[in-house]
Amino acid sequence: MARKPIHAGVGDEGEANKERKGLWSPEEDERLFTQITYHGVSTWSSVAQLAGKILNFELVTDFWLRRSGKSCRLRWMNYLRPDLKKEPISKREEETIISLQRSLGNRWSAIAARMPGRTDNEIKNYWNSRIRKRRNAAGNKASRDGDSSTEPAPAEEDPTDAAPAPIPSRFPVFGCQLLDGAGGGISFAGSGSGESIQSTITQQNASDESEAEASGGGQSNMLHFLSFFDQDYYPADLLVDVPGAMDAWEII
DNA sequence: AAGACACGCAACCGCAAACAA
DNA sequence: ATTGTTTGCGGTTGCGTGTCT
Repeated sequence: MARKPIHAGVGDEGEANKERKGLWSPEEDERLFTQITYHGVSTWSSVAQLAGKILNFELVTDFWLRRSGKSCRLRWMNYLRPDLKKEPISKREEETIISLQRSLGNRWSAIAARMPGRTDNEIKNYWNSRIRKRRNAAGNKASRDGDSSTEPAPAEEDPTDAAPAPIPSRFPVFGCQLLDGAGGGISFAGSGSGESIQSTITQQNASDESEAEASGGGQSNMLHFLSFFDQDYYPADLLVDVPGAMDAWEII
């Protein structure tokens, strides 16, 4: 199987109607994240189409995310989802994986379902790269020693015990700026773990609701602007206008 | 310093199940 | 009941990076 090694850019006119493959660029991540955060998922194929660039109150459809729905789903599930744990798998989790694999077999999605914040892909990769190897090594050693047992070897030192969990280098770092129509607003920046983003938005939402109630309790006409941008790639003053952004509050 | 090698992980593919028309 | 579409899953590939020689 041949996979293109390069970042799949966005807005590449030469490849205008081709479906993109390969690594996701931060810009694509931003669009997908924003799309799903605002509008949720009806079907994954529609997510890919709707995640166009939103600019100056217009949906610029020639910047559609040219990804398959399948690819969007995979990216969201394995990487962008806010509830994902970003720290390395701990010793305790490794024991859980071993135990669940023993009872469930290679049903990685079933195993992942029992491990909040972990994805099937992550668990599968972990199993294939470390545990299976360790078991094989233990098996080989046992056979050399005349012992046919293939029980997993006890885990060696756990790197996660020693060092604080690093943020994966490839994970996009999002910033967010929220402004109201009167020019006031808040902004924050953080890693794309999503938790910080979500909690901040939720807090703002709560205060927003109370403000709305205080001013009559009806639908506020106040304009809100919300943007997620990758601080490594975009200038901090990039601002994306989101028509109907108030709807997004209902999602979170 | 540079090439070889090993490893981790993101993302692809094919297939099957679920669902809609 | 049939057909087409979408989603979800597991296996696999190959790039990027760190380590070794």
